[in-house]
Amino acid sequence: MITEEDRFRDHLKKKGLKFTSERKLILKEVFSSHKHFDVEELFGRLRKKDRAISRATIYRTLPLLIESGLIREALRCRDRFYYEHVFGHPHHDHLLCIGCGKVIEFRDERLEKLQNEVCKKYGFELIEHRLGIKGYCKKCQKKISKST
Amino acid sequence: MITEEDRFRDHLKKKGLKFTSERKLILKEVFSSHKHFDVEELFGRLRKKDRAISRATIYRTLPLLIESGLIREALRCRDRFYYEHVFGHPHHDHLLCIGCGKVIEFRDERLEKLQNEVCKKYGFELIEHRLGIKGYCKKCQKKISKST
DNA sequence: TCTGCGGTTGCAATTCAGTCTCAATTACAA
DNA sequence: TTGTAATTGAGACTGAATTGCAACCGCAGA
Repeated sequence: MITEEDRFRDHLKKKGLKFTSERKLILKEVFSSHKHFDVEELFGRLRKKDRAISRATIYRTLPLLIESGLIREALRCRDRFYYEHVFGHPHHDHLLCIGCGKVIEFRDERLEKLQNEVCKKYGFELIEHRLGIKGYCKKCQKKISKST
Repeated sequence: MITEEDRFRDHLKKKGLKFTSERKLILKEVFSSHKHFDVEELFGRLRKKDRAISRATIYRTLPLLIESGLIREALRCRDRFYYEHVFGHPHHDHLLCIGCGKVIEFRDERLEKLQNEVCKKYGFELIEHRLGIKGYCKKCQKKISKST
């Protein structure tokens, strides 16, 4: 079974890059939880460990993880990118609640198919897509209707 | 017939804000072309007119145009927001070419419907959505196959 | 038309995420 | 073990976006 570390090592080797202890720690931390994360949060989590890692290194490592197909930019919200795992987690899209920030993941085969159709129609080669739906979750709808 | 200016004036009035000459010029410039634009470009275009307008004012005005439902952030690319008209232009999604930056707009009713279905399923109230598909346009596919 | 209030402007200073520089360090292949 | 090219962290830097402030001005009421 291939692990995320195998995958990362492979990618680095192919590019003639090194598997350093910093990259290993970042990889480990990224895959220690399945939640969406941003750079600041990751930096904070890493700082708490025995070995702090500089922001610069994190900013340099994330693109490598993306190239390796391990993570991707999932959504943008309040001017920040949030990343999520790709490795071991099937593709999905997001419902993002404007009220409470809650993120609901969903997958709909029909949407995927339709997107492929659209691309075919325009002779476009699909590399990746991102669908973000913003609105209000159930709870926040109730809150709003109460307050008015 | 309601013009974009009417709409903007209305919105400003509702918020107790003024319809200044600067805001008028920005509005006019924004609606002088249907292409996507970013702040720098808009600033450049305005600077060429008789009357230059500061970046700060542009940054302060764009949110007002968005609130008015006249424009929206359409896509983000190379760390910049690109805006597009909403007023007078039916909703659509984007194909963005990674190779040349070309943007193709498309609209697919079935996609819209499916999204509504998904929202219903999760009890989610849809406010807006953004679907961005990244890949390679026809031309760039040819370029790539030639160079390899 | 005139006046005054409060919103608005431009400028320059500031913020802040993200990038870059560079000297010291380290992975790794031979 | 060694040579070398990649990598690191710290802090300087960048550039988009925001803010504080004094001068300015739209506009409703007189």
